[in-house]
Amino acid sequence: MPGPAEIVDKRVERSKAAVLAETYRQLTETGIGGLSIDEVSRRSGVSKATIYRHWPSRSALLLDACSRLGGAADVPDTGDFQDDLLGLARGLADQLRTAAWTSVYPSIIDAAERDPEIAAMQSALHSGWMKPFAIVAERAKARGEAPAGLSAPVLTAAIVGPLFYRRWFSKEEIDDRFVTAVTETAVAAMARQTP
Amino acid sequence: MPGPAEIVDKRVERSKAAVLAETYRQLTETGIGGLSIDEVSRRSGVSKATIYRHWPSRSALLLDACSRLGGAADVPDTGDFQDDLLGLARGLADQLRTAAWTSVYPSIIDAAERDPEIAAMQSALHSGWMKPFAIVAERAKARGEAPAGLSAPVLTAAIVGPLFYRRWFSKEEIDDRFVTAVTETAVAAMARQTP
Amino acid sequence: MPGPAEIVDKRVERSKAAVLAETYRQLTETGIGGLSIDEVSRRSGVSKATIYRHWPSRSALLLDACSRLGGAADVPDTGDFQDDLLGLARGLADQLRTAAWTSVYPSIIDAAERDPEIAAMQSALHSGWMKPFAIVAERAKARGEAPAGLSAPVLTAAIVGPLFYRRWFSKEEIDDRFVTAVTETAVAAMARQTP
Amino acid sequence: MPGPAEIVDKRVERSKAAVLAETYRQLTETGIGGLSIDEVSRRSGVSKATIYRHWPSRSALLLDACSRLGGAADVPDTGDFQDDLLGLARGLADQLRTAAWTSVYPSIIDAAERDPEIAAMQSALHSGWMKPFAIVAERAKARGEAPAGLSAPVLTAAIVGPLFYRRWFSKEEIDDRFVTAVTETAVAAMARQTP
DNA sequence: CAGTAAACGAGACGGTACGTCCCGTCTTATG
DNA sequence: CATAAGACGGGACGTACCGTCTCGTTTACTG
Repeated sequence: MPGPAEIVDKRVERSKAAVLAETYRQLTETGIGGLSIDEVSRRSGVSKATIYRHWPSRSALLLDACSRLGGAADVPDTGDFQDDLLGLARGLADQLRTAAWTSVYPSIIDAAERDPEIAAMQSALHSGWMKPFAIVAERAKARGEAPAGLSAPVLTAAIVGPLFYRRWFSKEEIDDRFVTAVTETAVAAMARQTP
Repeated sequence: MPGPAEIVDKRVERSKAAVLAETYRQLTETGIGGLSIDEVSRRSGVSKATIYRHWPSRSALLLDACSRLGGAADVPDTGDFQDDLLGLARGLADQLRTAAWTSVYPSIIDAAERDPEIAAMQSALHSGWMKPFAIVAERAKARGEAPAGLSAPVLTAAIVGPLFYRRWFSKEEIDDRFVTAVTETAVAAMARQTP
Repeated sequence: MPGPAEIVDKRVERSKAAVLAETYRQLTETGIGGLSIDEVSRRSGVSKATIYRHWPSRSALLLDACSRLGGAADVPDTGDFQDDLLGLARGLADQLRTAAWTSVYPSIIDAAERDPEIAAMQSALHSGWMKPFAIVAERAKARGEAPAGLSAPVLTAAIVGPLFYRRWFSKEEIDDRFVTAVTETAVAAMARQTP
Repeated sequence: MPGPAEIVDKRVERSKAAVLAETYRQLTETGIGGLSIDEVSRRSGVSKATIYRHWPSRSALLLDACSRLGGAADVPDTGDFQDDLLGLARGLADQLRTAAWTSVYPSIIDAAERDPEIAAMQSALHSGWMKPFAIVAERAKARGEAPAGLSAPVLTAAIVGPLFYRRWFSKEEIDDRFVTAVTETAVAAMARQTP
């Protein structure tokens, strides 16, 4: 039973879609700094006036376009904690090696340093991506595989941290050996926490 | 007998210093994206022509200014591998909590995605910062405390990765408990590698 | 039984009236250059689509609104040529000192330089305003007070010209002394023409 | 002995000249309302930034360009008042028939209705053009040909008013017969003033 | 210690992007 | 079917910064 508030002009949807698509394209090519509204307008065929009609500022458009980056991964459920984590880590590693958004994300991290709105968006984005780790941890606790006191954030940091580090900071290869090592380390450490 | 190449006009040094100082100031305030040569010129009192005389482009100036970020930390030498690593991790955590350069670094990481020169600079910066980890690992190996096959990069990733992750991605507190946990985990994992 | 051409929707009349009123208001306030259809729409409550349905262009609306400027003065008939002219001159002088349309008229004169339609409208407007001079001249000729060969346009130019000149060009006061002098000069000149 | 204040960058002079020339061209073609800075920039090859560097606003450029309209006519000195006036009237009539500035002047008159700065500029322009009438009147007074009490403004209005009226309002031909009639009327009226 | 070469500040210049406003056309939903 | 509401592409507005350029004027070294 859709309310009347949901009725939107088709033209609006068309314009918005065209702008977001072109924005996304430019973002992955040049990062936030290289995004130009004039260029988006030119290449999407949508006039600047229309763009500013739908997004009050460059930042707003950025926000909107960025928040559509990277869809949610599906959460593995193998029945074994380490296997679940390995699945998540491999999935993330895959993304880090190939996905277009990985070249934009540093722009967001950078902008978040100074723009609270972008910081909020980054936080939401990050939460979405990290939720699967919390979920598999919860399941493992329920199964008694993981100690009840296990800190999901610490576990996440132990796995995601090294992967991110390789992608953006050290720029070394993220091969399966590395992914496996990182995951095993994290699991072993967890075990150590509860003798 | 100093070669003529080393003779530099005092005025040149003065100009360069003023420009770099102002660039650094602006960089930490607004990031790479907010840096304006016009503004640097205005506030440093050095004319744009002079700036472009010394640095061929905005990027070159950026490079020069950024490469002065974060001085080299001194390498701890307690005689115990884990203590050395803990010292390094604590030092890094301290920096991540307080140093001005931490708000600029994402700008560099971002720019490095698209600019090979900046990528090279980032790589050099990174190597400098990470070298202490390699050094203490080397010493530990010499002492027989660490296995000869220990991979310093993997060890580094295990410690630095989670710290960076907290500073820029999850934005959770980097308290001493976390630093300790991260370090211990890394050391334990290393031990596991060589039964 | 009125023909169908004469049946006009009441709503149409309402819209037209509201638009013309607002257009006139804006015209006298800001001149032709300052007239904005968007603003007329906003303040009259009539949508832009409706405005463009009734007038094909900005110019057409302008034309319509301007052609309602300055109603026809009544023609004096004192029985004396000079008194009639003085009456007309005084009436005109009054208008030039106080009427709102005097601040719009230069806009029309300007636009007429380049837009033939506006030129035609200006010509019609002008004819209407100048007709009284021709009428009193005609009456004077009939009474034998004025020579049959008297050129009404020349007479009109001699009286209206100086008045307009003061209002828009020299911007000097148009007091009664001036109006009287101008009229008397014109009449005297006419007398001189036919000894 | 030119002061150092008069030293102007050649580039500035070049830019200013190009902009003023193009502005003048556009002005005579389209009037004030049709003048576009973007278009001036495009056709003159001078960037908008440079234009705004030299003139703070569209109005300022307008002012500058307009104030160069119509050079000063030379003042006739035949020794006979009526002949002098006839010379001036004929010169003006010539201009009104042919000069490019006559199509711009209504724009100025219009703008002057609402913009005090343009009003001041118009006033200055007007004074310059009307001064010759005051000069020949002065000379005539000195020769005793004209009464000492003769009002130059009234005389000017009597001659210039009808000419302007024909050019912009009635749009009738300004032939020599008309010019002669207007001048003679004015002179005769003046004579009448002093019995 | 005068002469000269460089380094300099000041700022003009052509470009490009910004975000805003208005034009005249159009589409949609309401009465 | 006329209307109000308002989206749309186009294009001008005035501002800011880019990287290049031309000026005269210091300033430091060299002969």
